[in-house]
Amino acid sequence: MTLRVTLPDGSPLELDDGASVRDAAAAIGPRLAKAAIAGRVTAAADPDVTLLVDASAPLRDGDSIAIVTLKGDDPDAADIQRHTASHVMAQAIVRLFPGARYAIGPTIENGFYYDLQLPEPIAEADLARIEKEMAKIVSQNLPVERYELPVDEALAVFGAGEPGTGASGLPLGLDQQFKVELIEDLVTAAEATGDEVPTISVYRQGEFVDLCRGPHLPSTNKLGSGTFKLTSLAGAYWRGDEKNPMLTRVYGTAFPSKEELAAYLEALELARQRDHRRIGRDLDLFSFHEEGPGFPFFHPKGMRLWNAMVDFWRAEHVKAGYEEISTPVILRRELWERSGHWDNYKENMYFTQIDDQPYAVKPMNCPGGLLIYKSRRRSYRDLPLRMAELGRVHRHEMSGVLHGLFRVRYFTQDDAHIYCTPEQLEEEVLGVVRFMQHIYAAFGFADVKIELSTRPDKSIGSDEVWELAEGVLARVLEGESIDYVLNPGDGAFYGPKIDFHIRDVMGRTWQCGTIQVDFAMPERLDISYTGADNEEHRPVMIHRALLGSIERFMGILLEHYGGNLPTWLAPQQVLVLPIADRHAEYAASVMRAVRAAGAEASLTLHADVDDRGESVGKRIRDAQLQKVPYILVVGDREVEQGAVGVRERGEDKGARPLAEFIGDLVAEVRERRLPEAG
RNA sequence: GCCGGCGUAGCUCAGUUGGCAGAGCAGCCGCCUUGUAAGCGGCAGGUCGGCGGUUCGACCCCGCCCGCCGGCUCCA
Repeated sequence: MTLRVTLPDGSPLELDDGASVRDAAAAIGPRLAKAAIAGRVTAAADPDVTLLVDASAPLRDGDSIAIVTLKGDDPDAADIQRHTASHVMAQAIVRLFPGARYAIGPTIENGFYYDLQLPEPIAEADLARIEKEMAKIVSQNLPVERYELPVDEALAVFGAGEPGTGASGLPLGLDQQFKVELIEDLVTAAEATGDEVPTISVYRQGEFVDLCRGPHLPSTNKLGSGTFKLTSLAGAYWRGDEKNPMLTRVYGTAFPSKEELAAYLEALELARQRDHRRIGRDLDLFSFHEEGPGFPFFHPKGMRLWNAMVDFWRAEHVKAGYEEISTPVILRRELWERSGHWDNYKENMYFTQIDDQPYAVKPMNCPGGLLIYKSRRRSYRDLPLRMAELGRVHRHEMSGVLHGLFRVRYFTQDDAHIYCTPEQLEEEVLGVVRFMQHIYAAFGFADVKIELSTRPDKSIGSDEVWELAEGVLARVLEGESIDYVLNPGDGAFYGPKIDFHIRDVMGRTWQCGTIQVDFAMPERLDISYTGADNEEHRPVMIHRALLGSIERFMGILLEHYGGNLPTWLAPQQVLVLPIADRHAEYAASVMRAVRAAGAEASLTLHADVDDRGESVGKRIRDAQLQKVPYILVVGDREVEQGAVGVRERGEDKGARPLAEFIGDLVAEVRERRLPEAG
C-alpha cells in the first residue's frame, strides 16, 4: 500500500502506508530528515485547514505537506522550539525542586514562560542552575513522545492517586492538580458545546509528562545549546485571576540559532538604552519624586518638547474645526454621581472636601465639557459642535502598575467632545478617523492598528442605543476599508469605541487614540438642542482623544526616536560652539540670527551657545549626548566667511554660509520633516 | 493591590563575614584658548531610602513602612 502527498512546490511524493512527516522528509533527502522537526499538513478533505504536527505524525493519502525545520526563518519552527524549551525548563525545575507543580507554559513573542507552584521561593540567582539542568536534559537527548489518552487515563496520570505505570507506559499519580483542572475544563467545554469528549494529548520526555496540544521538537537535543536563556521571574495568578493563588512565572527566550539569540539579547540591551525614563533624565526633560509617585515633573526642556507637540496639535485642531475649552480639575461629587462615574469608576477616582461638601478630582473631562454645552441654549445650527480640551485628569492606578510616563496617576488627555445630531454622527466619526491618521503620520507613525470594542458588562444605556452606536463605528471602518480587530466587551461604560494602536520602530504597539460614541451621557446630564422644527432634541456625543495622553505619547516618541527627535520637536535644536574665546561674539550673533529667523517665521527655534572653557571635542561630545540635531562649530574660517561648520546628527557636513543653513533649518522645522527613527 | 528583586554622593557602581564610607562621571575653582565624541590640576559632595528593634557598637542582623525595577491584574 502506498499513499501520495503533495509537496509545497506542487510535486507529488509516494510513500509507504503509515509514513510520517519524518519519512516524507527522508524520502526527499537524509539532510532534511535530520533537520525536520515538524510538518504543516493540509488534508485533501479539509483544504482550508492547515495543521502543524509532530515529525512523527502519520500522513494520509492526499495530504499537502511542508517540512518545518529550524534552519531558515520559519516562524512555526521558532514557536515549536520555544514550546519545547518551556517543557524542558519545567522538567529541569521539577528535578531541582521536587514537588513543584506546573500549570501552563505557552510560547510568547521571542520566548516562552512557565507558571509553576514551587515548594520554596526561588530567586533570579537560581535561573543559572535551572539553565544548567536544562542543558543536561538537552544533552541527554530524550525523545519527545506524543500520547493520546482517554480522559480517565489522563486523569490517572496527573491525579493524586497511587504512583505506578499505566497501560500506556506513562507514570501514574503525578499529583499535578493544575493539569487535572485543565483536563476537567476540556471535558466541561466539550460537554457544553455538545461535542464528543476529546482524547487528551500528552507529551513525554524522560520522566517528565505534560498535558499539551503540541507539536514539539522530536527530541530534547534539537533545542540546541546557546539557543535559550532564562530571563526573569515574576508572579502570575493562576488563570490570570487575582482571586486565585499566585504562581511563579519563569520567563525565557529561545531562538533556532545561537546568532539569533545573541542578536535578540543585543536588541534588548538597545531597548534598555532607549528607555524613555533614562532619556528623560539624561536629556533633563522630566523627573519623578518620592513625594509624588506616578506624578511626573516636567523640566524646562521637557516643556519645550511638550509645547512643540501641543502647538502643532492646536494648529491642526483649528484647521479641523474645533474650538478649545478648559474645565476645572475638581468638581462636586454630585456631578460624578449623575454622570455615572461614581457607580462605574469610583475605585479609580480621588475625592476631597471643600467647605464640608464632597468633591471629586476629575478622572475624565466629559462631565465638565457637558456643563459648558449646557451653559446656553443650543440650536441645530450650532451642530456639529467640536470642543477640544487638553484636560489634566487624575486616576488612582494601582501602585504596581506605575511606569515612567507610560503609566501615571495624572495625565493630560488631548480630549475632544463632538456634539452632533444622530444624522451627523457617521460623518463626524469618519472625520475623526481621518484626522487621527493624519496626526500620527506627522509624528512619524504610519503603521496604525485599529480595534473596535463593544459593550462591557458594567455599562449604562439601552440595548438599542448600543447596537446603533456599534453599527455606526463598524460602518465607518468598513467604508474606509480599514482592517480592524473586534474586541467584544471592551468598550467604555457609556459607549462602544474604536481604539488606535500605533506601531513604533521596535515593533511594539501602543494604544493612543480612541473614539467613543455616547448616547447615554447626553441623556444623563440632560442636554438638548432646538431643531428646525422648534422642538428640543437630544444630541449624540463623541468622545475622542488622538494622542491619548500627552505624557505617554511623549514617552513613545522618545523611545521611537531613541531621543533623536525630529528637529521640529527637539528641545534643543541648534548649539553653537565657538572654538576659542575670540569667536564668542560671532557665536552669539549666530545664535541670535537663528532665533530671529525663528521669530520671523513664527516658529520657536531653540538655539544656544556653549562657550564653556572645555575642549571642542568635549563640547561636541556633550552636545551629541544631548541629541542636539545641529551643532555649529565656529572658528576663524567661519568668522571670516560668515559661515558655520555644520555637524548634523553626528555627521560633519562641513562649512556652509550661515544664511543658507538658517533657510534650510526654517524649512525643515516648518515642514516638520521627520528623520529616520531608530 | 499581589508575586519576585532592588534601594550607598546628582548619575553609574565598589565596599564593610557588625568597628570612623570609596571610585569614575557630573558639579564648583584654577590653568589651558582649543578645529569635530572625554585637556590638566584641585575642591566640595553621603542622617548608606525612612522609622523601630537587637548589640558596647548597625550601612551591614531583625521587623514595619516608603520608593523603584520586572511581572500579574488593570489601563490613556
